[in-house]
Amino acid sequence: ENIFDRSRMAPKTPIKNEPIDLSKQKGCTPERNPITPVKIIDRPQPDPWTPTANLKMLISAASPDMRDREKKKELFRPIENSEQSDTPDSLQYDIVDDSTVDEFEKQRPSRKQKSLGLLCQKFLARYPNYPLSTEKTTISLDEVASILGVERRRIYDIVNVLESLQLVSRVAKNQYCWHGRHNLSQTLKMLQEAGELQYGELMTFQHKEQDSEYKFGEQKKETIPDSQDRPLLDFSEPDCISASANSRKDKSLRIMSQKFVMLFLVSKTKIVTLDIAAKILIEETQDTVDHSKFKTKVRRLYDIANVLTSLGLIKKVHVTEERGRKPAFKWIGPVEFPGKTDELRGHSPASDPLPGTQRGACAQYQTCATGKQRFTRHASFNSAQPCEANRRKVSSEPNSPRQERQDENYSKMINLAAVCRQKIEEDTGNKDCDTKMILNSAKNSNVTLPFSRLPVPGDSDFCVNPLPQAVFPVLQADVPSFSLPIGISSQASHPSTPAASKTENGKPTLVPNQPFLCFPSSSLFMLCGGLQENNLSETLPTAGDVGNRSAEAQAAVPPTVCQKRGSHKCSSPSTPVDDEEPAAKKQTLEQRDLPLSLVVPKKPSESPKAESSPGSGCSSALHLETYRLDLTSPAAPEAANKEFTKPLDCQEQEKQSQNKDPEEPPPGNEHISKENANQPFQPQYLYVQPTAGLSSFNFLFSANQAPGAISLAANQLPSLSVPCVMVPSAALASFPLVCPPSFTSPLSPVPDGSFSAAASTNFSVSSLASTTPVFISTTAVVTPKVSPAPSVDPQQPAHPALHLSPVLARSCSGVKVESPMCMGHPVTLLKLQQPSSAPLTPKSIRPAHHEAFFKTPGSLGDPVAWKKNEGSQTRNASSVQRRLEISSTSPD
DNA sequence: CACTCCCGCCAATTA
DNA sequence: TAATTGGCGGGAGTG
Repeated sequence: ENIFDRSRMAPKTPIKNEPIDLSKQKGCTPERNPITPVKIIDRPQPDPWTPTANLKMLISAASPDMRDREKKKELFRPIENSEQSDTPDSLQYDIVDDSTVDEFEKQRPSRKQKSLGLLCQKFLARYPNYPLSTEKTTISLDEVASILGVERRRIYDIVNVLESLQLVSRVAKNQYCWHGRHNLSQTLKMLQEAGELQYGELMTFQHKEQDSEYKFGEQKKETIPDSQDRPLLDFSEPDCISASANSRKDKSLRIMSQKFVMLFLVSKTKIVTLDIAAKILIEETQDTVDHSKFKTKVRRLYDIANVLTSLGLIKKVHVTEERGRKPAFKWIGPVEFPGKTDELRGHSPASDPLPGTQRGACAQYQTCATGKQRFTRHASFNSAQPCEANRRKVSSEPNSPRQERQDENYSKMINLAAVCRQKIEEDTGNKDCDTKMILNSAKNSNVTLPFSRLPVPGDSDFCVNPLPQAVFPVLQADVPSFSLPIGISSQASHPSTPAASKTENGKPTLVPNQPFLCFPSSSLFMLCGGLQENNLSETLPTAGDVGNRSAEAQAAVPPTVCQKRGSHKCSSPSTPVDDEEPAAKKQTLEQRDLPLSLVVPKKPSESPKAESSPGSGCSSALHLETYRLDLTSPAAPEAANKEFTKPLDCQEQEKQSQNKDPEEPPPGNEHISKENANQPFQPQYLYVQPTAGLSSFNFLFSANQAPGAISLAANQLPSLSVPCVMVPSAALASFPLVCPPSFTSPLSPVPDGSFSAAASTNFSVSSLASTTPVFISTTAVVTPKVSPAPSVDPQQPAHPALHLSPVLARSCSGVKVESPMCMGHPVTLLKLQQPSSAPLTPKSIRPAHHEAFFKTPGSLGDPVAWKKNEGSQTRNASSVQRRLEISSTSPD
């Protein structure tokens, strides 16, 4: 409705100051009625008022701004529509959200509505994350600005950051070429490399700064270190600009953005506080270091951070250090890249899945290092890119300043990285940080994060593997506690996987092992124990890919794909999802974007197995496992199942829409990974907080449902059929933990997998319980090998262990949940597997962490808050709406 | 009050 | 010279 109004209004709108708007308005369309209600006095009267006054007035009038924008949008729609069609689901999603949001908020156009982050989301929504290589999308600044209803200046802010990550490239004067995330991983890799080059090792080893030669004092911002670091830079651009030019270019948002990203990539903790980043950046720039300058830098960082947040690469958190709590951002994007540093460094990463492209990239890196034009490499990239390169050329000749600029940047970046690293370490005190840092977001915070280390590549991997979603804002930190123990166990089983994956092996294995995943995504949490187990290893490589997509998708369930946008749903635990991840690879990505929709193909899943029987599904846990084993095809069956609840959070995911088809087997690597992924899923439960409407009930779903169930779901996005159990929240509370006993197949001797152990897992969650009940299923997981025996009982007895369990077991068939619910609220999904046979004693396991962890959901308090951080912002509110909308939209 | 960060002036670059 | 880019920082919105 609002929209209508707006449109109406628009036509008449007097004008905003901006001519642009007017022009746009022309369009119009409001077929809507001629109502024109309000019209508002509009801003018309420019009067003597101060701008502010006008603003206020406007606002009071009725969030005119928004309307205007909306109108504009509407007007332009035609154009956009065409484009949008292409856009992947995710986009649509976003869009939807926006509208919904607006409605809610229309009241006043709060500042948030104008935020760069939101604007960026809108912007991103217009383009597919993974555009087909063939299609190259060009972006007209003017057009976008008008469509989005903002001044062009703002678009520059966005574009500059995107350009730094090569999501777009400037083709010509008002034109940018959209590349999407295809190269994101490569770009990140490069950045990471650049960062590491200098000091990477240190980081890795965590040596401290000592090594570093640099001495930037971060503290001192003022110092002028540059020469050393910069060297690269400097010379790099022998030619031109550099010297003179630097001035402006160096400060460029683009460069800052790259540096900022580098900091994250180099950081062990993956958390960078604004002040540190600002200091580092300043140094680099190193001009005067006054306070004012610092402030300015911080402002810019916020700008960048907003964009990165919209991209799902970072999220806001707070770190508590000695000094107190500081605003910071945590990297939630892909952490490892196939080649990873080592490879990168010298050699091309043969290993990496991504073929040529990467290599090219690598090479480029090197170049970069040298300081030469790194970007050139685009050429090497896929077809898609070419455009970029070309354009660039077109617009500017080869040595155009711009390019150089970039080159320089790179070199600088590298330097920076080193510096950053140091600083970070220093400031935070490296590990200190880890330990010290607490994520406020989670109140739990106390938790320290054992995990903190996680960030290490390895860690990330593991995270990733299991769930694509990991992408989310996972808070490792939060979770940490329990994971550890468990994780370990998991590993045991498969040696290969675990550690291997991680680079770090040595250290924090824990992490790696960890079976869990935590999805911060607001409400949903998923924990996976030991998922990876086997396959993981492979994944690693993929991980990078994953990363790409990561962000979004993960959450989404791959299999479920369907849901995708529908989002509401969420991922299914089951394998498929995972697949995606792995699949992550770009290729898959592509598909995702668009198609993903629902494609469902899989759902039907071929599963030979018959997943048909739903019931079986339930038991599925076991089966699942088996499936995976057996099947490889895994996807099918399970895939469907899950569902999930992912709430809005999904958005992110959505974006990604992962889509990958589970089925696809495509590239080997991926497959593998997928498979791996699959495993993990299995028995999972979703816990839904009673939020909204359901106040009192909490739901648990077993992730694994019978395929059949799934199927249903698939069809209807909106509703999920989930086998689940509903538990009154209260009830949950009472449970300390629910762990399905190991599903393990009785039959199989699973050595490792003994879930039983898992069972033991009970954590005493009790403490937490109250608020946030959490379920953990041990997954039965797994042992992959173990039993293929499918049949084992369908129901795992295990469940019984819990009160719920019985229910669960059968539940499969039964309950359907509507997605809505899921969506809206935060759901926490935990899945634990116990992988290893190792019997963990329950107790041992349960460390305090657990509590924290568990709490998390609750503790988090409001999910919403979280979300915000993430940028998901709007979701919550509109969940319902969204749902509706989606359904409507998604009729497809 | 501190944190965010919108807004848009206006300079640097480009065309 | 005009237009495009984009640095920068005042100061407002939020919590």
